[in-house]
Amino acid sequence: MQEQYDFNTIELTMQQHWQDKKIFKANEDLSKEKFYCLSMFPYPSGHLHVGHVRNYTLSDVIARYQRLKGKNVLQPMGWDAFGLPAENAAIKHNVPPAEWTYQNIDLMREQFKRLGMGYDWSREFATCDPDFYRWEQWLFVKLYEQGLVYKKNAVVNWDPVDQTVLANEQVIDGRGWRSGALVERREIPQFFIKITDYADELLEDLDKLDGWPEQVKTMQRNWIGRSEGVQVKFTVENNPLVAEVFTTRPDTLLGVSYLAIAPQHPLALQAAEHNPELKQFIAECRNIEVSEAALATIDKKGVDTGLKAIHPITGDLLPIWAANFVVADYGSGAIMSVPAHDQRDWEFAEQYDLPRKVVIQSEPEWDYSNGAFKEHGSLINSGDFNGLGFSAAFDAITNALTNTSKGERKINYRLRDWGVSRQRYWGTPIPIIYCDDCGTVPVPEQDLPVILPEKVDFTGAQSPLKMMPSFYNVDCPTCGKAATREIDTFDTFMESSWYFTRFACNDQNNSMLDDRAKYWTPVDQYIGGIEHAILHLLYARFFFKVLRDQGLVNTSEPFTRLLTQGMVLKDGSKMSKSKGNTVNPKELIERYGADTLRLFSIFTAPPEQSLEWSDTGVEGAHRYLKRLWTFCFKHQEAIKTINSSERPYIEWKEQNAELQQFRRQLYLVLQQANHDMERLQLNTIVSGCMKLLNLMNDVSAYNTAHHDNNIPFASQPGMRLLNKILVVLLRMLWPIAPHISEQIWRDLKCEGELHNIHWPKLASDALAVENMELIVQVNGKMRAKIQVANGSDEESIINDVLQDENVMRFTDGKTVRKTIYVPNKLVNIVVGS
RNA sequence: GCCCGGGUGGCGAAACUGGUAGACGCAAGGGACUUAAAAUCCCUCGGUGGUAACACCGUGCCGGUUCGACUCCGGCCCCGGGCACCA
Repeated sequence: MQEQYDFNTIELTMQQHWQDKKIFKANEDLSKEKFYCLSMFPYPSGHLHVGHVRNYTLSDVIARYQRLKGKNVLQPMGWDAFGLPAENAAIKHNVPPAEWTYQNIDLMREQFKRLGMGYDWSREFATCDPDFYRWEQWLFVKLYEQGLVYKKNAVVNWDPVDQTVLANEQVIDGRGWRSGALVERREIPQFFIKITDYADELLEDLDKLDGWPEQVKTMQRNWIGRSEGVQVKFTVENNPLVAEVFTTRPDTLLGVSYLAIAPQHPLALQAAEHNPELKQFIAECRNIEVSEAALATIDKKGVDTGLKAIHPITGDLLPIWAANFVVADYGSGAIMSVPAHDQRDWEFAEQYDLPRKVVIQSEPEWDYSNGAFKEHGSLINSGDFNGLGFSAAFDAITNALTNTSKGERKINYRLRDWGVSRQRYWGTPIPIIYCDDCGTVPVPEQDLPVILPEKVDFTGAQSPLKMMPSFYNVDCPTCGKAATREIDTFDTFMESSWYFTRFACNDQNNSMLDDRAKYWTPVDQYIGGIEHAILHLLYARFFFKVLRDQGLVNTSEPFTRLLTQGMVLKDGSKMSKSKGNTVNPKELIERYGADTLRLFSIFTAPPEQSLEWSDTGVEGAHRYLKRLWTFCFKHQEAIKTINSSERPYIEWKEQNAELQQFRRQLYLVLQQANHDMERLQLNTIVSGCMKLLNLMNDVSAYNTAHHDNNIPFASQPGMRLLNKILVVLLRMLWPIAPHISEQIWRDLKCEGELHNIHWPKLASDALAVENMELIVQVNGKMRAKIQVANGSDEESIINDVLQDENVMRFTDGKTVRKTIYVPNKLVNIVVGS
């Protein structure tokens, strides 16, 4: 064994060794339980940053742990390679997006290898490989043929100066990020996939996801937003058009005092023809950016259209207002307003002095000058419906509407269909051809993939595909006439919605997936940022059900367990290139080694919390590894002495108490580590490893102190214990710091190779105790600790406690009113004066 | 604005199902070794009072439930994530 902890040599040697022995190559082996461990694949943005180190170390720790538990582990790596940053980099560095992307992939791959990640690299792919995205195109065509895809107009952010569509991220305070021009809403035709067809299943199956954080399931439930209500039809005075609204509160129907419609609603557009003020207002509303956050925070404004809706029950005439906060393409683009019982309606009514009609009884009398009364209650001012409670009123009013064909029960979802068209270059081409005669024609299977040209001049003004007749000029696959290709590409969420299934069979050229996907899916442990809690995870769940319905996988949920890891922060804010507070792992690896970095990122915070970067913390982690190395070096002869052939049998019960106590400490740490591994609280496993090194120091000091100073470790049991602690420690540490632990294992000639050894087993006899310590409280405050023999009964324990000196100081002169005994834990004496 | 989280020493954190608040580590202070420094090792380390034993206070703020609350409930403040074209 070397005296110096030469991490660089150790790590490179060990990585080479693993690679030579192909220990991370995953094979379909039906004799073993499989474990598919996956971190959300990275966007190849350039160098690795420490945020990546953390994310991918987490999954590597879990994968290696499962390996020690005897599972057949698959941990692959790939690249989420399409996206906006490549286009931006292309403009900035004047290099085609493909070239930039592949360079980054090469860089990041090397860095992952240097970190010792246990990936099966034979399964690697990038989503910009035609061999990958051709199957996405294939699936899209299948869905198109099955009626799960349709085209409709949808709004985008339009930059009128750059003449381009902007992502929400590219709109800053309502202006285009490059041109500074006020962004306009513009409607363009786009493809949609009917995720709403699966809304109920996506909602119901959340209940089966026991391995998901409650928080994520709640967010998804709210996002899907199932609600039961009534679709109500309001006819309009002297007008053939109608306004349809959805409400979950039909019981307040008699309290409706006006309707609010989207500025783009047909009624508003029609009324605007003769109303300059309204026309002006509709024009102004074009400058609201598309994002919902922007819409929700604008100043609420409206203009009276002059039109009157007819109340479906009373026949009253109600004003119709165009309002900037009503969304045109959500629901029917109109809402019924009940200012007395809905807060947003209340505010709008106050602002424009619109009438308010109270129809729900409040007790005590509600003060409507402060806001709306939102509770359920019995109806008043509602004619025949007076006195009915919420449910009865809901049913009665709904029936009245249904009987007159003015309304019907409806289940509504907040979830909208998934718009997948992007007016971008760097993405999967949408496999659609437009023919004057045949219309919209999907590209036939034998013509797939539609390959994205990679050698392009990229200026950023618009998609290079627009200027490439060689790309878009094609013959119609149906009639053979000249036709044109779709030049939009797919939303990059498409690739990330199914990539994890392709890792099972990335070499399959004849189909999207094969039976190996059925073997490996679902992913047993999925790991990724909480920022993906809704969109990515919902789309992936949806796609997995679609794949199931195509017969390509045979389960319904893609991710059995989910770990949402926190961000890496520095100086309290998220690390990012724009903030200039990134830390490059390359220098840290050179200075401290991969094991140190891995140990630090696991130890410093629990996986789900954000991790505050600390340079001194990294040094602390490094110091621990050095201490471990030095300890082993110093005591190598002693530890090695006890090898398999000459292990004497040791009856621990006959050893002295101190040694038994040390042994108990070892197994208490292991017991805790087992629990922590199951709940993935990995930081406390490192604490456990640290405790074990401290324990080895204690045992070593004990041995030296209790035996001839000239012959350290003269005690056989002491040496055995030391050896035992070390082999437990190395196995606990291997998933986290695999290089150093496996090197020590090797140097000390422990049995076999560490990567093939099983996770340590508990010795339950070590945990049994004759006496236990009880906490003694008086009135809930800790006042003493007492030792009682195992199996003592409550009465005798209480008697002992009441005679305890410390306890008597607090009970003296007072009456014992109650005693509480929690077996094996504590006694609480409740006293009063 | 809406939905979901988080807030514990100087710092990162621990406390498993309501039962010893601060494990493990970082920083700091003191000491040993050294000509010296670095490295390493040892000791102290929530606050206030006390020589000490010990006492009181203390988990963002206010209130509640309970024998007992970091943990459960109600209200508030601050910070973070998401809001459908960043990934």
